[in-house]
Amino acid sequence: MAKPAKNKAPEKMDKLMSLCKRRGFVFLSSDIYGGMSGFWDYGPLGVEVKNNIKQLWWKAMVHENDNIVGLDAAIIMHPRVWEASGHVAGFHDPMVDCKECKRRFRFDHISTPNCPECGGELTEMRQFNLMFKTHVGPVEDSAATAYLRPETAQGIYVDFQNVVNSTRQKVPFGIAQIGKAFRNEITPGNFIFRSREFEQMEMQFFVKPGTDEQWMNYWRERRWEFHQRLGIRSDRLRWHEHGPDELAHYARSAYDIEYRFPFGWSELEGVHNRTDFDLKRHTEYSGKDQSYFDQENNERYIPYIIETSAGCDRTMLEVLCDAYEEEELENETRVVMRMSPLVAPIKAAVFPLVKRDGMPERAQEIIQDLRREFPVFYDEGGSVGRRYRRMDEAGTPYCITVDSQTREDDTVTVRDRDTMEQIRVKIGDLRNMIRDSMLNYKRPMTEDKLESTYVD
RNA sequence: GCGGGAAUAGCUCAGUGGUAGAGCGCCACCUUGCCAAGGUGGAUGUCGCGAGUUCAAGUCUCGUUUCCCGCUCCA
Repeated sequence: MAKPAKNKAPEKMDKLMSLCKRRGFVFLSSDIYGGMSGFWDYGPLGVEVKNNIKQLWWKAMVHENDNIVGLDAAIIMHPRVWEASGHVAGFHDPMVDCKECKRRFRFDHISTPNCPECGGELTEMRQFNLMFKTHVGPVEDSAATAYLRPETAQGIYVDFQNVVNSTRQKVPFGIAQIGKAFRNEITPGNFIFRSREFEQMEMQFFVKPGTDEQWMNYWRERRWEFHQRLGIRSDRLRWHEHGPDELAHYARSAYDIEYRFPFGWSELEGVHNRTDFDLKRHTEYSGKDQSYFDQENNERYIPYIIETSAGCDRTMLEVLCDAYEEEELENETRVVMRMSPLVAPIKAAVFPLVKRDGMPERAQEIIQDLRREFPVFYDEGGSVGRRYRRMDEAGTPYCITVDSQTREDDTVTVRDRDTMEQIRVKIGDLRNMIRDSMLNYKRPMTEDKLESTYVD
């Protein structure tokens, strides 16, 4: 396999992908048939992490704000939605290839009949439609053509009036949604970073025109905090402001939160000021007025929309990349996933030190108690050191071991994933300890030897 | 879609025409008293798929599929 030599970053991705498969975080879709590029399955550990991320997001957006409500719209919507949104027109990219130097260009970006790079002959223009097409009903005629949504946002816009009428929410307020979206990307890649089926966590905040830039600042702060809550190293996060040439047709201003992945700085989520573009377009295309009437001030307007749009799979990759570390011990390399207990798939493991003297039974009692509140894991196989290592790779923050002293004073040892240090804890205090760790986790600032040579 | 690389056990890989391999992992039992690699035994493969050459193909040839990297694209 060709390995770029310029830095060690790809090596880290290879190792992370290998761990994800080995431990059951992420599998390539349809693996036994050779795989499907751009599609991924979340394994037993991965689905736990992903669910944790989604729950934390939902809590931070919907449950912690009186003025944000949830929604779960259908994946397949009326085809006219995508005409209104501009996707049917804008998602078709006419492309040409140069027959000489094999470069590809957007047809509407070149002005010469030949290749702008080498002057070579160009192929005929071809359409690339990045939306997945399907048919509704048994007859495959053009009238029944439908699309899998390429973004979740439109589901929120077209339900704007329904939410206003059913919830008594007043502008400013927001609608949040987590759901799958589909894009027929020309080139998926970088593991789960760019896939063809992915999940978005979006919140569309409706504001009075003129207040939009204030709300932009507000939501930028809130979204930045979210990544801190996930326990991500702040030196690997930054803002990227879209310049005038980067702004989408609908946007007035746009900022992305970027993470320094092993393959470089890349977008995690965007906070964009979409103006009144979307609701105006839906007014025009549906013929139904999408404006908002402010009864207190007796004025009518089309709200501006501040969008926070996060990739769930990208956030997952952020957590995994940030967690993965190799630590040199005396005779071995320890692989440890240092992720926040909030997102860890297993919060604690319980072991009998040895399989006798009633230790397995005692360990079972403890796990039955902890199970009522947390996902936990029991293991009695092999040496206790080996069991610790397995849990390091799964990202389990605590390993609880029953030993002979347990019978005397009802204490166990608790071994910390990050430091490998052990303390003795009363069995009755375990639940409090785990609960507390989820609120107050501090990631140790360690040096990542796999990224120390990274160059931008 | 174009160019390049690759495909052998769960993982990492060796195997240059002659019986399918190693390390790690996994399972069982023993050992183990707090940080992997101790002992004994065990399971696991149509060598991506299809043709061809050959007495004989994991190995050579052609085709094909898939993955990876790069190009292009990401409203």
